[in-house]
Amino acid sequence: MPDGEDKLVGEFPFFPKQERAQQKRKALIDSGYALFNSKGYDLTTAKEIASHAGVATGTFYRYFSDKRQLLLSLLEDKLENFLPPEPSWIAGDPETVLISLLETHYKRLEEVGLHRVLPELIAKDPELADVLGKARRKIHESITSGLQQAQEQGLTWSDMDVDTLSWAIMVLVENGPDKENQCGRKIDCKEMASLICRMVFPPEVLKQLRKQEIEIQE
Amino acid sequence: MPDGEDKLVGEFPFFPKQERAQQKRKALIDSGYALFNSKGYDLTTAKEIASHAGVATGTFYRYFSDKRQLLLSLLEDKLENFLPPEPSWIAGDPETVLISLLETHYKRLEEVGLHRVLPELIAKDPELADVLGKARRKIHESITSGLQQAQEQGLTWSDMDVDTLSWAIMVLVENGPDKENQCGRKIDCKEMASLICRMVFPPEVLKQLRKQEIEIQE
Amino acid sequence: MPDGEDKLVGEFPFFPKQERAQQKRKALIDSGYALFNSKGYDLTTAKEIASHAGVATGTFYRYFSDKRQLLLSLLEDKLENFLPPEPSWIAGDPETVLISLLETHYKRLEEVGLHRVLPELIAKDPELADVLGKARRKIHESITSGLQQAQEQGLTWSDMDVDTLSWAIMVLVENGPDKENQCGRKIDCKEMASLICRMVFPPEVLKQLRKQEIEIQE
Amino acid sequence: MPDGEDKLVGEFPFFPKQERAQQKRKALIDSGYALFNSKGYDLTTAKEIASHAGVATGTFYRYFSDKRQLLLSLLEDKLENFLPPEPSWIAGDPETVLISLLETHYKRLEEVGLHRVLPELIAKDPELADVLGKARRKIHESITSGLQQAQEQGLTWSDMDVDTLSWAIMVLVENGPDKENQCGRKIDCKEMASLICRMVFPPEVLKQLRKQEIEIQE
DNA sequence: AATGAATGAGCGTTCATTCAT
DNA sequence: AATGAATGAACGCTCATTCAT
Repeated sequence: MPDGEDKLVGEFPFFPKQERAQQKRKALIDSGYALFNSKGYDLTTAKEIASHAGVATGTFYRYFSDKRQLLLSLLEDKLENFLPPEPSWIAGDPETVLISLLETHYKRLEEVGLHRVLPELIAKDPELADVLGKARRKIHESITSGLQQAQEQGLTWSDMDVDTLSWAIMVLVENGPDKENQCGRKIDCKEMASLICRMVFPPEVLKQLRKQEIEIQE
Repeated sequence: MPDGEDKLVGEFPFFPKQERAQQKRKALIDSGYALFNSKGYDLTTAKEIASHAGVATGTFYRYFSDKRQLLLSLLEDKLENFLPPEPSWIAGDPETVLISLLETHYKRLEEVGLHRVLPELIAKDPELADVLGKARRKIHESITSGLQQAQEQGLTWSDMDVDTLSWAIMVLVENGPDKENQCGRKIDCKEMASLICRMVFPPEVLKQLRKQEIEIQE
Repeated sequence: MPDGEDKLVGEFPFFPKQERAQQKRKALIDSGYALFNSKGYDLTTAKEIASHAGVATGTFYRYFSDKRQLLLSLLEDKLENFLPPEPSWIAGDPETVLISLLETHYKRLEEVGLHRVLPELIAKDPELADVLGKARRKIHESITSGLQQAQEQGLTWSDMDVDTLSWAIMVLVENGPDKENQCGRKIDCKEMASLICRMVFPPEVLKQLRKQEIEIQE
Repeated sequence: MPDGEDKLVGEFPFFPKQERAQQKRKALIDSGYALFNSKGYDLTTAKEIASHAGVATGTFYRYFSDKRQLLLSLLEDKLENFLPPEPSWIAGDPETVLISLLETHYKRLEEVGLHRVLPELIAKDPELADVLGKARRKIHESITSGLQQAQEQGLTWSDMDVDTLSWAIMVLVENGPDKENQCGRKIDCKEMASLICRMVFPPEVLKQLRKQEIEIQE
């Protein structure tokens, strides 16, 4: 039987094998994501993930070499979401900019969710730790370069250490409002933004930048 | 007959029961500590700990009800070491004070070592997470009250939010130089102290405090 | 292409999944049965049962939640076989009736075999003891009511205590010829029947009933 | 140092080594007995028995080669108590004699208590089963010979099978009032005695024997 | 003789992974 | 390509027994 006839029969609705496979892969990733988040990595079994995805146990291993690999796939495309976005410091009132940046970031983090299992994993998967470390280093660099620009324009504290500062910003953002076991009070994005601004800009610069902002709006 | 000879005959090797038991317990704790640190909590089995300590599996269970209990014993007297010390803000140059405080803290942390497995544990042992959470909340409170005092004396930024600030200080200290997966550069205690001071004190106050310090020294 | 050829090619060896699973389950049950009988319940481990059945340890747990459950499956449909049948006292010569009843019962018991482990189990599984106890109570009741009928028809000893008697019959039957550790001689069904009859009927009634039997046959 | 001096010092209160050892042995046996009865043989550990007896674990193994041996010692001197006493059939009213015999027996059984763990043990200790079997056979013989004597004196049913009968008596007594999982009603010694008498003696003989009894009393 | 800490084989059970269908 | 039954190593833990003191 020629190919053509086959196609004519089955074409519409039509899923090429690749696509169907991609769908299954997607289902597995989604299930892994859901289960890792709700029960933790260790307590989730490959069998569970498969059955939650509506496929057989063995199928899991057609798409992923093992449980760990699924996790890595999971992180792959969501990795950047775990990390704070690169702020742009000089376009308008930095505080306002930061606030919206932070709010967006935390909303995404909450959506991604996976951040709750990461500590468990990093502790026992050095490779994963490495992957994450690299990503963080990239973010760190981008924050650093942003700060450097601002510093070159004379906007920041003159004696500021760019590296330390960008590390501090990163750490603060990463340990922001969502982290569990926090110290009672929920951290507020507005206060956080204000704090970060104080670390970067002297008060008079901040006032200046804020005024510009208003002028631009007008 | 001199003491020395006596010792040579009957005393050495001589360990009263209790002491021998304590030695074994110690060996197990040490092995647990070493293995938890090197392989992570999960990947360490009770059998391994026992054999690393040079005792049989069953012996492990004479001293500890299970792996978790050994861990708790491990943490028990070291818990406060994981947490940053309470800074005193107004006695002299805050930056100098902070630097020595931080250095001491990180030295202790490095000694304790266990901090590397904590994230993994917190993730899967809610009780432990709770214990740690409480301790952190206490530290948070003490930082807050210190800041409040300083604020009442007009030493700090007037528009500073004490809660947010003490949270930030805590987070920064906890994620300090030692944390793995850091962003390339090692964080320096001096820079960190300087950053924290900037978050708390306006530059002129800081200068003032520093001067007082010098005067006192003279 | 005729069916026959098709069969020869694809069907043998062919076992639908279900059937294969059932076979394995069967093999496990059989192995459990054999090992329980030969070594006793306690001394038989799940691992042994599995390897005796030619499957891996884990396979055992696919089919049974644990050793006890396998046992219960073993008993499930055989329970009634452990217990004596309800005799019918007035249809013909009671002795003949009893003999065949007893013989059937003991043959079945021997087939079931499991009765040899029951005492051990009852001793340590209160739930099972309860199940068995209930079944015995039912049998006891049915024997009692049969005796009562006979008594009402004036066939039995007039001063007979129905309860005690039915208990005695039950106990005798249960501890019949097959029981281990017996006192040397094997108990004979004929003699047993004769003894039970003597406990129930006065000699003259027995003679009468026997005569009727003959008349009916004629 | 001569023996004499030793004695003078230690003599009163004086326990020769043997006696002290015997005391410990006794304590262990008692503890084993108590614990076996309350928790069952399997669930009782050697350590428990030792500590219940107030001695060290190791001491247990000085007196008994293992747990099983303690059990056997336990049975040794109590064995005959598990088994029904040999009735004497011709001295007076057999029913009265039997009743008191049975009552004594069951009281003793209750005291011995151990009968509750026996089934568990017999199932998995063939040697023990053998020991018990032998004892039972002895009792069986003695009952048989008693019945034989009575039969020779023409006191019993003439067509009675002595073997079967003595087996029946034994079984009934052994499964008497105390057995667990019984059929609701408690069995009464009086009724039991009456039943046994009916199995042995024709009514008129029984009446006769009872009359003699009265005459003897007068 | 007595101690009780130490032993380690072995239990029941789980689950990542394989493989016959 | 998909299935899911089967695998078996490894886990945490117990306890009868040994042995150094």
